[in-house]
Amino acid sequence: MDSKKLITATDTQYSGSLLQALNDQRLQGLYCDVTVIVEDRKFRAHKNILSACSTYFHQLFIVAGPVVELNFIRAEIFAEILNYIYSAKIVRVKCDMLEELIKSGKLLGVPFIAELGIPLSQVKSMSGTVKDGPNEGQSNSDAKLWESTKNAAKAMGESGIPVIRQAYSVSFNKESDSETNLIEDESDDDDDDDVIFCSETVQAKPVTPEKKEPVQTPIPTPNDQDAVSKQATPPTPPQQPNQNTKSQTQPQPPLKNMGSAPSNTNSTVAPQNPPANGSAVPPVTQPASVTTVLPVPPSQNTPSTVTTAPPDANQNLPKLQPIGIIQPKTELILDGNSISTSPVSSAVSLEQPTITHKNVSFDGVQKKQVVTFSPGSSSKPGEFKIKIADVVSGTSKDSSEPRRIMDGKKIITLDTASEIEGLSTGCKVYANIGEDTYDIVIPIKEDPEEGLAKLEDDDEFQNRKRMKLKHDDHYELIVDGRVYYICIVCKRSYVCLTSLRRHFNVHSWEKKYPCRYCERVFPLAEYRTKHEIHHTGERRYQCLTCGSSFINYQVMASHIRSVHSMDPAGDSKLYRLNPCKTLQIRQYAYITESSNAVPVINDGGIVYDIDPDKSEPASAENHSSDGPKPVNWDDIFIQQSNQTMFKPTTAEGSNEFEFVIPESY
DNA sequence: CCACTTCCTGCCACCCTTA
DNA sequence: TAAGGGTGGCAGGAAGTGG
Repeated sequence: MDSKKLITATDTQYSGSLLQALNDQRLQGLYCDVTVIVEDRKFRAHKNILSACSTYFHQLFIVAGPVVELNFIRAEIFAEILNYIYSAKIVRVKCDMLEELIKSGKLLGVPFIAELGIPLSQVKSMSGTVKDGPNEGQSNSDAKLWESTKNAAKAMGESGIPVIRQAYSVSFNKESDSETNLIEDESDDDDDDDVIFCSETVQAKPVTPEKKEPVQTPIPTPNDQDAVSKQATPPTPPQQPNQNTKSQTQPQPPLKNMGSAPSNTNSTVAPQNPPANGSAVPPVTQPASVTTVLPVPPSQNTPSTVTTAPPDANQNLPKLQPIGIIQPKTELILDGNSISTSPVSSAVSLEQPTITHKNVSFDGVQKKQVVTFSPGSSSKPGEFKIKIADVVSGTSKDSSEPRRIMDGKKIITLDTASEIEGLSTGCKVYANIGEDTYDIVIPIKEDPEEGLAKLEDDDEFQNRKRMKLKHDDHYELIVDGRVYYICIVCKRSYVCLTSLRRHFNVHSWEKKYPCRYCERVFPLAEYRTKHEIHHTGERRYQCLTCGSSFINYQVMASHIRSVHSMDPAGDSKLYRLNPCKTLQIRQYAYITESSNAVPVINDGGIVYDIDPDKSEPASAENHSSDGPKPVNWDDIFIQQSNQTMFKPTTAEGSNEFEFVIPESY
C-alpha cells in the first residue's frame, strides 16, 4: 500500500441519516430552539434547519427570538412545509391544499415547494414524467414550459428545481384521509399514496425568484385581527376622548397603535421578501453618521416573541389606512451621534399610503417615513395626534446628540417618533419635551448577549433570562406625565401595564387556556371562560325589568336597549349578574348582592355553598381557590376524559337559571 | 340591516409571594 | 403581616360575522 495515496470517502447515506436524525430530534423536542406559532398550533423546530431551508426564516431569525408567530399561513400548510423541511418529502398532500402550499412555499422562501406548481402542471397535462423532457404531442406551451424550466434549472446549477420523479397515481378525491395522515409518515410512501412528490434536489440552492412568477403578496387571513384589522387602525386617538373609559381621571385615551400599523407592526421584526438571489442579507453594521442601509432592523433587544407578517404587505394598502410599509431595504438616515445603542426599526408610518410608493427608489431603498406626536396641535383638549411630519433627510439637524449621562442612563433627544420606534425596550420615552422633540432615557448596560453568555452555567442564568424576557415586551412612552405602555410587537398602547402584560400573551402564547369542552385554546383566561359559558348555556345576566336571563352582557344590553328602550350602562341598575353555577370561576364580584350563601356546582358536579364572608367556596373539598389554572399544551384535555362535566343539580336556589346542559355532555 | 359573537382594554378584587 | 405583583372577572365599546 502506497502510504502517500490520498483516500477520499463519501458517505452517501450521510445527508439522509442526518436529516432523519434531525427530524427525530424535532419530533422529540430535542434541542429545539424556536417555537413557531401558526394559528393555534405550536411547532417546535431548530432555527438552523429552518434558516437553511427558508430564506424567510433565514432573515427572520436575525432579529427574532425563540418564539415567532406566522399569521399569513395556515397551520395545516405550515405543518406540511415543516415536514418537508425535515424530511425532504411532501407526502399525501390534498389537491386542494396544493395551491396554498405552493403559495406558502413562496412566501417562506422554500424553493422546492415554491416550484411545485411548474412540474405539477406538467404532470396534470401529460402521462409521463418531466424528467426527460416534453413528451411528444405536448402543446407548444408545455414545451416552452419545459424549456424554461430546464433553463431555469440550468441557471441554478441544475439544482434548484424540484423534479417530480414519480407520480404513481394522482387522485384528488380521497377526502377520507385524515389530516393526521398527511403528516409525515415514511412508511406510507407506498403505492396507495394519493400523490407522491419525490425530489432529486442535488443541492439546496435557493431558487432565484426572478425566474418565476412574482411572489404573490400574501393577504393575512381575515380573522387575523392582530395583523390586519386592529393594527390597521390609524395611529390617531379615538375621536371621543372618553370613548373607552368612564374614568374621569384618564382624560387622555391611550395611544392607539402609535406610529404603527399591521405591516409595520410586524415589520419591526419580520424579514422582507427573500432577496433576489435567495440568500439573506446579513445585518449591516454601519457608522452611525452616514446613511445606513439596513436590510433588516437588527435588534439588540430581540423581542421574545415575534409576530411575523407576510413578506410583502403592500397589498394591504387599500384596506389599511396609515400603514407601515416594509421594503426590502430601509434607508435610515441619522446624523451626529446616533442612537447606536438602539436597534432601528424599519417600521414606517404613513399618513397616506401613496406616499409609500413615491419613496421607494428604483433599487428598493426607501427613505424612512416618520411620525410625529403633536400634542399642541390636538383639536381637542387632552388629545394629541400622530401625524406625518417629515422625512428625515441627510441634512437633518443634529438632534440625537447625547445630552447627559447620569445614573447609568443616557438621555438623548430625538426629533422624530420613528426613532422612538427603533428604541430598544426598557427605554423611557418622554415625548413632549419640546416641539417635536423627545427625551429618551436609555439604560446603559453591557452587551446583553455577552452578559448572558457569562451566565450560561449559572443558575441565575435562567432567572435572569426570564426577567429579561418579562421586561422585553414594551416601551414606556410618557406624555404629559402620563405613562403609556407600548407593546413591542404590535405597538398597541396601554394605560395599565397589567393590560399590556395580559395582552402580550396573545403574541407569546406563554400561557394557554384550553376550553374544557372542546379543542379551542385561548390566550386569555377570560376568553376561555366566556367561551365555556357558551358550552354550558348558563344565563347569568338577568334583566330586572322583565326577568329574562341572558348568556352575556352584550345580549343582555341589547335586550334592554331594544325591548325596554333603556341604557344598561346608565346610572340605574337594570340588570343583575348572578353567580356562575356551571364553571369554577372566581366568585367574588357578585357575592355582595346576596347575603345568603349561593349554591354552586363545581366541575366535578359537587355542589357547595359560597360563604359570603369568604371569596372561595366554604365547603368544597380540594377546591383550588384560584380556579382553573393555565395548563401546558401537552396537558390539555387529558384530565377531562373520564369526567362528567355537568351533572344535573337540584341545589339551585331558584329557577332563574335556564342553562342547558349541552347534548354532548 | 340586524342580531349575535368575539375582541379589546381600563378597572378592580382577590391570591400569592416576598421581605 | 403588609406590600407588591400577578391573575382573572366585569363593563362596555368596537369590530367581525352570518343570516
